[in-house]
Amino acid sequence: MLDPLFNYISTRSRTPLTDADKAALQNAVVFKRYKKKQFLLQDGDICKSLNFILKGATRQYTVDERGNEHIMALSIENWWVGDRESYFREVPSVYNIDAWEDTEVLMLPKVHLNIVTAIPAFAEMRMNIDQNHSIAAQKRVLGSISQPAEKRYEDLLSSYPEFMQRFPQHIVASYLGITKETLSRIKSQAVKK
Amino acid sequence: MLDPLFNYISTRSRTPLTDADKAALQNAVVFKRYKKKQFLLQDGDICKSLNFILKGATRQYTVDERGNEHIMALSIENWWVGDRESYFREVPSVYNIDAWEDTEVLMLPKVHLNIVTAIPAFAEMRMNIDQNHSIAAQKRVLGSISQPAEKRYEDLLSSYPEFMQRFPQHIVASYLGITKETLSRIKSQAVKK
DNA sequence: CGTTGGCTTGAGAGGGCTCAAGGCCAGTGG
DNA sequence: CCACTGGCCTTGAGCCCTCTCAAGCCAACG
Repeated sequence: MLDPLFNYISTRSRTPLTDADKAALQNAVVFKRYKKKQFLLQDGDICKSLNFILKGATRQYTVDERGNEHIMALSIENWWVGDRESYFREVPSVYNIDAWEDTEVLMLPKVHLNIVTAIPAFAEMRMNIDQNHSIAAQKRVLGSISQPAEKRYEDLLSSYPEFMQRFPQHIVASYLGITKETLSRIKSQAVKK
Repeated sequence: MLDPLFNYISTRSRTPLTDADKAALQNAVVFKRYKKKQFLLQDGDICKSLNFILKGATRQYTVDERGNEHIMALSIENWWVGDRESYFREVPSVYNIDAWEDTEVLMLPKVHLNIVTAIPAFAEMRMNIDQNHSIAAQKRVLGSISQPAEKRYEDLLSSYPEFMQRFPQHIVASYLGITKETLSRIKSQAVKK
């Protein structure tokens, strides 16, 4: 059950996981299932866990005054999902996270965080993904201030082609910060070329 | 000389700095001056140091095919500046960093990184700012996909009012992802209200 | 006192948005 | 088995925000 997590950690840290580490992880995480459309987190709540996706797909988004959803993140297998700001600073989240497909996760409750941060390989992994996160976010910022919608779409296509398979177009459009109509037109123009 | 750095670390970690820690930092960092417009990093180079700004202001930006600058980050006193991706992964940077004012920094060369990561308070600070970085980047992404230019400008004004004092308008405009003309019009409309 | 850098203003163009309608499945219930 | 529905994608028309290009103003500075 935890093997995908063990693998994930191993590939992201030079320190190997000992059997004791694995046992500690076993005790720290909780297996959990979500049906499609079920919420992992609702805005206003404090995010009490980080979730490692074993199977399925989730979206993280805000809803503005006019009811429009703005997709902050899309996540699939072998991703950690949760609102890091809310989790670490214990402030109410501005995000909703829900399952887009039936999803299975390993939940790491904050109350168990100290168990796992004591594991060197886990700490190393965490530093790693923190870094990747902020680098990825920077790239997205750079794209949004310097590139037109079409280029951003192409970049997403080459970075995360799975997204186009697993999520409908209007979700991807929102992730890119454009409307579904615009994305549709971009795609039809791209085909002509 | 290093006092601002010591203070910075102290306010961002629960572990206090010992005298030995301070001595270690003393050995790890190098004081350096940059004149206005001088480069701390040029794109294509590998970023070999992180720089703690004691005095002055810097910009981090890319230049596109048409010669337009796109400002990724603006930094002033008590900020760490450098391209984290290039620094940690040792890949050529896509950014330029230059001094917008005459600037003094404490340079932390990568070859000395292991000295300081051994300092608990420093490691804690680093985790902290990594987190802040990725949270801030996320907010900027959210703004760019969900808010019009005017709102983003107002947010910047309330978050970092110093920026408007220290950097000319066309730099701030680029940071916001709009042209200087648009920012000028936004401001003049805001005054009318 | 000319030059340079920064800010503003205007006119026209364009990319993306909104609103609206229509088409295409896949699932569901009669 | 078929009609209906809901989710998704497309297309069109008009509009608005922002960009581009261009001109002019002002303050700082050598």
